[in-house]
Amino acid sequence: MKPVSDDRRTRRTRHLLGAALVELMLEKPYEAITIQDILDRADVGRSTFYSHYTDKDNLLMSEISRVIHALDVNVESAGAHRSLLPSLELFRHVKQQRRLTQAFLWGRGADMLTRGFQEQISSHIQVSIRSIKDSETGLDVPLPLIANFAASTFVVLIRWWFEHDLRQPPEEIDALYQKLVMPSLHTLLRESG
Amino acid sequence: MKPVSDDRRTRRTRHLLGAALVELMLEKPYEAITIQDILDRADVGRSTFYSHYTDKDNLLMSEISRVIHALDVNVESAGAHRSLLPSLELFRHVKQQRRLTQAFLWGRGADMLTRGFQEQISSHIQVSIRSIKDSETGLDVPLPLIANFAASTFVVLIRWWFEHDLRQPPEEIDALYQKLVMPSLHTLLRESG
Amino acid sequence: MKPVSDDRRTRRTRHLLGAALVELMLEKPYEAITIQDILDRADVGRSTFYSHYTDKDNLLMSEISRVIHALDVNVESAGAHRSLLPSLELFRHVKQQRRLTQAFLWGRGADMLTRGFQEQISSHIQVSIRSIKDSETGLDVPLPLIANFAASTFVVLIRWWFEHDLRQPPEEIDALYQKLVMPSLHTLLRESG
Amino acid sequence: MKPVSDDRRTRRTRHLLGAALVELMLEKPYEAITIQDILDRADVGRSTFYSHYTDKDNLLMSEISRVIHALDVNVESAGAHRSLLPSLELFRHVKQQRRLTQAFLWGRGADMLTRGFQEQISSHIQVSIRSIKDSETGLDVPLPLIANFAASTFVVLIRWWFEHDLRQPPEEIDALYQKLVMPSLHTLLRESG
DNA sequence: TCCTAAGCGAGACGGTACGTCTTGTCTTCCA
DNA sequence: TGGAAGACAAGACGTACCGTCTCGCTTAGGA
Repeated sequence: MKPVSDDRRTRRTRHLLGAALVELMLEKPYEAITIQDILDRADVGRSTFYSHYTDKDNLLMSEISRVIHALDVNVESAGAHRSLLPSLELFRHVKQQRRLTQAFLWGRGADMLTRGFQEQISSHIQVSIRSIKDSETGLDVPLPLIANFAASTFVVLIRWWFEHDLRQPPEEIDALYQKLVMPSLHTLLRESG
Repeated sequence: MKPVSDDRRTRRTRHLLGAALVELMLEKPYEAITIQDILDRADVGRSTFYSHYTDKDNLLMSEISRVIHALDVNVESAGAHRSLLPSLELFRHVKQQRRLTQAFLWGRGADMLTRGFQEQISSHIQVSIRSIKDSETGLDVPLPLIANFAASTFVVLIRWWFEHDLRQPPEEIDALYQKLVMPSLHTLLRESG
Repeated sequence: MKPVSDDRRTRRTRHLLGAALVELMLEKPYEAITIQDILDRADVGRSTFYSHYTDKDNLLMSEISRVIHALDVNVESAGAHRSLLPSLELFRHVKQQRRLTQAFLWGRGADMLTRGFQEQISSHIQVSIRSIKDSETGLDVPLPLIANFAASTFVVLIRWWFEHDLRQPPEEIDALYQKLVMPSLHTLLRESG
Repeated sequence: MKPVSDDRRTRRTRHLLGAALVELMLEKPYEAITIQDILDRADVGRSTFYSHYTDKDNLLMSEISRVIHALDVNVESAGAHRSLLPSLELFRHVKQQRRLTQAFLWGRGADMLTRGFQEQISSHIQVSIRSIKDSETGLDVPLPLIANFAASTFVVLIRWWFEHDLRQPPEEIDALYQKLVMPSLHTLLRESG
């Protein structure tokens, strides 16, 4: 049933399916995409799909974690250590990958993407805070909550940006983000430091 | 086709359908609810449903705006004028209506609910700001963005609260909310004042 | 799920489906016919099919019993009472309806058709015998067995006839049938009479 | 692709597959048996199966002709020359191999088995007739038809017997068979002799 | 004894039909 | 005669098989 080995064929198939889904998400809303659409695009058999993924959602999740992971690597190399969050780099990335982001931004994908972001951002903020403070136990507000706060606001910004057709440069969006999120973050961290 | 009059029967039918949907949302996730489920629960014929609403989403939206409106009335009478946002009252309301909130909190409903909140919060903040500042044009950050920021954080808090089984009292949650959102809000409004 | 009423629409749908199946059986072997084929031909929705019949087999059975019943009526009016079995009339009918018979003769249908024949022939022979003998209890060979014997041989003849492209006239085939089956039948009935 | 040589391995594989099919036919109806079932039972790879047989039907046919051939040998040694058809021996064999017969008796197998029987019976009757008459050309009814008649009735008997749980001894069944088939056979052969 | 071609297992894959499910339309019936 | 009941077309879903295929492993039989 499920492919047990992880040989070339298996990877190829998964790649084809993922690519097909993303392509299609650029053409129509996620909910409107049929599994058959994906199969046709990927030139893959129905049963093969179900031997790799349980669901359309399952495939999406899998793709999102791929994207998130790729982003993660980029962020690391972009020097995430210098600030609490390399937001500017992320906004640039978002604009650069506008079509991909567009695809993930609405419908079912938004939720999953947000979750992924939050986990990533949470871990980054943790690292950042550890390099500033000795202990994170003295925080007034639970760290996961802070991470969700930052991530959720991040997504708010991206949404708003897209609703304005990405007219503003990333720097401007990042400035807005900083203005929204930094006063609170600094207060939270200073108070407890 | 569409019932034109707004007589007793019409209102009764709409009420039955709305109530049935809400009931069902307490039992299973919104996406899992079938129109047939609603019909069975409301004891209403299929064509009747479609003569009142175009969609399941349409019915949900209709119910949400009812809820939002009711909330709005409550908030007004609770003295929303004293702060930028009567968040404590809202958290109390949320806890009191925990099952209903629970139902709306995940899946498709979350999005719509958030949107509704944002509109309401946006208008409240506008009113609040007007009572503080002379003009809202001097703002560094567009007002809708601020509203989204506040609303989105609000939802983050509610989610986090529910994930911890509403163990904390509303006051504590509101304190967290204030800590997260107020420093930034004050800065934004002071700077531009 | 299942249509409860038996109104015009219901009957119309069943008729369309039955007709489509028979048409298709004239074009390709029964096993090769897809339910989708039937739906396309009948211009009926998939779910509608399954709300009337459980199966392709179920539909076939239903059609066969229709045919059998129609035959039954014909046979009655053809004066079945004069002989043990109005075989000549049946052979004529078979030749006349050659395409229909052809369709039912091979594959899955044969079995069901044979069963149907046997039941019909069995009841006819019972009636015939009762008009000859006083009691059927004195038979050396159980009556159902005799009926199966006659019916099975009948089908053998039809098969053989079709394999020779129906070249012989019905009278000749009936003569062969009589030669095969009558000596034994007469012996069986005389012995026990 | 296809094994060219007929070495030990090849024979072993074919035997395993045949045995697995028969075993499974004792457990569930032929149509319900999956090729995967056979592979699992025989512990043989999928491609190996298809390198030996084209089909499940193909394998069945192959097995049936094995059985028929074995029967043939038995019948020869049982003294088939003394009567037109050594039916009693066959009925005994059937009862002895009840489970095997059971397996072959319904569904797809019946057809093939019947065909096999008919060929065998046909050749036996031919031999028998040659020992009685000088020429077989004077027959009123074509010989293949007679063979089909006899074989078909034979299967009718077996079926009826199994439906009555093989309660009767083979002798009794054979007596019924003789009563059904012999009067006609004798008449046919006498008339033309 | 070695070596090489064949038989083989394992199982991924494309394809196709199935029976289920839900949606939104359309027809019939009834009050 | 207008609204409720529910039959219907449409079509996606996830499941089950099928027959093809590509791998390596093993295993005999000729050098």
